[in-house]
Parts: sequence; structure tokens; C-alpha cells
Amino acid sequence: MQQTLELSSEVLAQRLADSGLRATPQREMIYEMVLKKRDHPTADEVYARVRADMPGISLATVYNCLETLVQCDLVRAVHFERGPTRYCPNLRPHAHFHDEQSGTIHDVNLTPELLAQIRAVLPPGYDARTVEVTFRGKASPLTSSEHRVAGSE
Amino acid sequence: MQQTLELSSEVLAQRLADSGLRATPQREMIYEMVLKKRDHPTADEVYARVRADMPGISLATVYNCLETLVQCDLVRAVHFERGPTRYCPNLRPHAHFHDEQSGTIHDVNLTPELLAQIRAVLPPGYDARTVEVTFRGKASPLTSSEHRVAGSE
DNA sequence: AGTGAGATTTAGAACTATTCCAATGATATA
DNA sequence: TATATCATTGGAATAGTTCTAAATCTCACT
Repeated sequence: MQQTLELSSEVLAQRLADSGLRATPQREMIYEMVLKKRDHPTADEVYARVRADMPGISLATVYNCLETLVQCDLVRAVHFERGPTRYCPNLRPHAHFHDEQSGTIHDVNLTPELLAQIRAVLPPGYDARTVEVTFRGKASPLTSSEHRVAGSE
Repeated sequence: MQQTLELSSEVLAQRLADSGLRATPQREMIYEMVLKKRDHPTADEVYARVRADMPGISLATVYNCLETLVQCDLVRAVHFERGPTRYCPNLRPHAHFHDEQSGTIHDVNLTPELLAQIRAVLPPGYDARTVEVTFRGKASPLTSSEHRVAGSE
């Protein structure tokens, strides 16, 4: 598990610089927070977590920073159902399993092969930048704790 | 193309009855409207279309009826991005291609085989009721008109 | 046909999530 | 250090949806 071989703050600073943006304490804090707990928080949840360490931050800034992180390809915004946008720090190809009973979300790895097969259904002329796969159903309690990767509170 | 071999109003009445609900003019009208133009309208768009024929209908009723149709499995609610819920009358297994330039949505057929393969990535204990596949990208104009199945205005 | 129970519709208020805005504060560069 | 630009902030504004309470309709039963 090489998580901090490259410091996330450096990755952030680099990506921001690439887009002509500045590294600010708010952006760093929010990026750290989203990476730390690898679930799918809403802006409000991020706001709550960040305020513990940075009490003066505003909700507008949380929205701004999350949007910036999305622009820099450091997190992804997802919309599982109607309701608040959720932010996903997992950048590897994966599907989302939405447990309808608990409301939790589990990441499920996708192989490049399967992704290629899915893309193959597109008629010529369709150029997909991204592919999203979402399951909805129930995960039986016994296995859900073992396989659980991430979920909302 | 056997679209009205079984009258859609009868299908609706049956499904409603199955759930102990009544067939009302508003429910029938909204169901007809959604079937007639097979795109992915928002509640507001349905409201606008329905009002032409039924001027007194309220937006709340449109929301209520659409929700009822979703409960009866006659249409599906989809959320492509932050923004209004869209309603999809296509009940066959299909993916959605979201053209990022035009904002239009195209249905893309999915084979049962591919769906089975996708489901196969789930670890044991995960029981998926539904699978959703969404592409985002651009459809080149030449082919998009040929393959276009449905889109928002 | 009349009546009551419950289902349905309606208008508008309330609510949630998000964006906009104008003022303030921070930063990099000349 | 002045200046231009970028970023943050709080509050107002907006969009989409849900809630609420009253009016209306429908059905089953007389």
C-alpha cells in the first residue's frame, strides 16, 4: 500500500499549477479530508469534517474546492440518485454498488477487459470519454463487511 | 413494431390495479405523453407537454404521477448529472450515452450476455437488482443522427 | 341515486442542494 | 511596495422537489 510515497499535497499543488491555479490551505485541507476517509461524501459531509480542523471555512468554499478538484481530475463527482452530489476519491476503474437497504456505496473493481467489452457495444461514431457502471440491490451483511470498500455514513 | 397491440392505457390500468391504485385521467395522460415521445424528459418537460391537452393539471400532480409510474415499473427515473430527474420509458436493457456537447441522451442496446458479464464482477453476497451503464463523451454528428434513439430537447 | 371512506389532485408553502454575487483577503510579480 | 489576479466568504438567489391541507373525485355499498 504505497499511499504517501508521493505526498498528496504535492500531487495537488502540481495539478493545480498545471491548470494555473494556486494551492491554498482550504484546497489542501479538503483534498486531504476526501482522501483520508475513502467513501463518497456529499459537500455537506466534507464541510462537517473539514470544519473540525478549519472552523472558519465556508460551505461555498467547500463547493468551490471540490469543483476545482474535479476539474483537476483528483476526485470524481457522482450522482447515484436524486439528492446531493457525492465525491469519489477512487480514480481506478470501478463500479459502484448501491446497497438499497443501508444506503451505503461499495466500490467494485472493473478490469480493463470488461471495460473494453462494454465500450464495444457503442455504434461507430460514439466516442466515450467515460464509462460508469452502477449496481443497485442488496449486499448480504456477512459479506458486505468483508468486501466493503466505501460507503456514506 | 407492435406498439399498441396491447393498449398502453390497459397496461397502465392493470399495473395500477396490481398496486391497489386507480387509473385517473392525469395518470393516463402522463403515461401516454411519456410513451409518445421516447426521450428522457424532466418533470418540467412532461408538465409542459401535458398542459397542452390538460391545462388545469398541476406540477405536483406531474411529480406524483411520474413517481407512481416508476413504482409500477412503467418508466424508470434516471439521474445523469446534477440537475432534474429524467424519466425513461424504455424498459429494455440499455445503456445511456450522454453527448456532452449537445446534452442529448442516446439509448444503446445491451445484450443479456454483456449484462451477465457485468454482473459477474460482483463478489459473492452482492445481489444486484439493477445494472446501469452510462457513457459520457461525444457522438460525431454524421452517425449520431442515424443512431439517435432518444434525447432531451 | 345517495352516502361515506379513502384515494387523488391541487396550489402554494417549505425545503434542500447548489450557485451567484459583491466585498474582503491573500499572493505573485513587477 | 503597488498592482493585478486569484481565492474565500456570507448571504442572497435559484432550481428542483417534496410537503401540506383543503378540495375533489371515485368506488363500494345501500
